[in-house]
Amino acid sequence: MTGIAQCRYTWLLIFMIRDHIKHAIEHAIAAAQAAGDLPAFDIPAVNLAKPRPDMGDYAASVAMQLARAAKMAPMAIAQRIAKHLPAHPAYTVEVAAGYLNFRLTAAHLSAQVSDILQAGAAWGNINLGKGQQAQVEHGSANPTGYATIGTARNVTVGDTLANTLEAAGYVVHREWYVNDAGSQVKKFGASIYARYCQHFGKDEPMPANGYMGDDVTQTAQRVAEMVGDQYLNTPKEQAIVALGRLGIDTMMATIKHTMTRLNVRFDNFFSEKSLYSSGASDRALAMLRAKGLLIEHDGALWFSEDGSPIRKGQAKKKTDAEYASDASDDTDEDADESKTQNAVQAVVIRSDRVISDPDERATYFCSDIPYVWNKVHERGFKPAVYVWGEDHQADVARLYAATRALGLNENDVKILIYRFITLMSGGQEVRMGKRKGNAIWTDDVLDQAGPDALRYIMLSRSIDTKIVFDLDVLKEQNDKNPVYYVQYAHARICSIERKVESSGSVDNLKSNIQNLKFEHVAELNLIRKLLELPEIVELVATTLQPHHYVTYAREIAQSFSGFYENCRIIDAAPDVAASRLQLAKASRLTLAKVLHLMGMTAPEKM
RNA sequence: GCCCCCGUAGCUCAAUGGAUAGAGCGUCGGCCUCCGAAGCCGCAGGUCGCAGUUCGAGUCUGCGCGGGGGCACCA
Repeated sequence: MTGIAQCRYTWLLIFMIRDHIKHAIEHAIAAAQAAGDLPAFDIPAVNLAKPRPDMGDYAASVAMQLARAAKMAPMAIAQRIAKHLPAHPAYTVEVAAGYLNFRLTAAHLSAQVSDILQAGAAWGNINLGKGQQAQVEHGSANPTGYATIGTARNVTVGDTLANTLEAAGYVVHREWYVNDAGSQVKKFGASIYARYCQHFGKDEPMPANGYMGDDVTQTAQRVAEMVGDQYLNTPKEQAIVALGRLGIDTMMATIKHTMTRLNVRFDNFFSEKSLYSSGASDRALAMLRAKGLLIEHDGALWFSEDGSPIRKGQAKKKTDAEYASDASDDTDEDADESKTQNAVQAVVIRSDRVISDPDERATYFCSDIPYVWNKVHERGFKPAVYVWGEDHQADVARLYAATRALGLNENDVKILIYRFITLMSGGQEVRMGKRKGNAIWTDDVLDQAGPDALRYIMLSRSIDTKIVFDLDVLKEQNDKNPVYYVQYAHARICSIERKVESSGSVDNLKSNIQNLKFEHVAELNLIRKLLELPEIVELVATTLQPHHYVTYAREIAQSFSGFYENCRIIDAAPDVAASRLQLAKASRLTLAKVLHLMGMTAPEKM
């Protein structure tokens, strides 16, 4: 069992024990059928679950699933499958309550520790992506304000997923979509202009619904310091355009700095505007027009997924009461429109009538269409992952519809919706918003808590769960945050290793990472926990739910504590100490890997 | 009116349809002459309701109840 293959692909072998068991069960069922122990039926795909620890390491419930097809009791089926399972050095099999339970042997578990050590930084990597290009587009907040903690949640999720897809064998591209087109940008420019003038003592009122926040004021000041007062004498319209552009660049520079502090990096900042200037928008719309899915109606251009006409009453903003009455009005005339049943509601792409400014006639959806084409078809990202806040919830169905309409495979597009962060303020939950002036800047939180604690909070809940952010608690929480529990375990291992290094016994302990031997239940449980890493990477890569890491990281630290409390390293007999030191190192590698996947540091001292 | 998400312990959250639903915080009680006590051990405490599907439901389906978000010229 030695040789190059094992050295280079150890991580693959470790991961394969689970799949090996699956196949062994399928073969055993077939063998049982051939021997007449089981009747004929189609063999289903076998799934393995993680049972309670006292039941073993993997459990198959296939016997219960087969009870009906085989017309036999689950227990009897399980026993007959087990009868045809050949003995294997890596595991033992027990039948209990209709389950087939597989327990990895101490010898097998012991052997995996040296495999982990040999895999090193690559430990935990899997080959799910097979080198396919994937993209995670995240962040993408409007460049009209500093990064809020909402943005922090977005990029922490996105960055962690990008790390994960990389570990899962994809070539990953990280992108921020810059909304540098549209009316908000113009409004932002006007706000910058007003603050710029005020900075130089010239009286200039803020535009209606302008950006009133300090972040815009500070950005305007920075612009003023850069370019001086030269725009005071330029015509206002020109000055607004020029200062708006400078303002966006300055704001993006601030945001990029915040991202760096958060340990988030991007490969590209993609300009929304470029979709128009390059003609990509026109080309994508032409494809839809050729399919008859673009409709002129009421002075606007609409996307209608099935080409059906725009319904009466769709073209104006409604109140809740109007929606209610609308529904009852429409029932008669819509009864025959069966093909609209499954299509998404038509959506405006461009309006000539209501929006006066020609530059602002396109809606966001107008750029979403060429953008998805650009991602999936032109750049070949499969999947193209979107990370969106829940205010974009209604856009999900539309983008999928547009993807289908363009002839792309919608399975190549993965849109994630995370829930908002609300603020605890005076005992009340409040929704945060830049316009409301109660936004919390990521930089301020980083000043107080640091990137690791912030990322940990952002990852600690499923994206489907809102996060309630309490600034007062956060301030006190510095040393109580659960992230320190995980990092502490890592630092503690480093400390042990330092101690071993400085003691005289270092040669004995470090001599050999082969033939390690473990017997104590705390040792074996720790190894079991470490061996879950590739499966966790697979879980996060397939579900795109990064919070699983937080649970797993804590479990590793917990298992290590159990080992630490029960199994002394330095005082143990030399051969025992040698094995345990290597297990501690494997634990350190695994902890560090999970922390790095989450974008956090693995400190050697705290 | 319609669509999406959520409802699990006092609080904040976990749980690929599997066996006895797990953690943290908080409460209470223990553990440093011993590799880092930012730690460990213990006690107490829970699936919103009613049906259904399934060998098996916190998980899937339907209907309620409660909360959040959205429903076309705002990004």
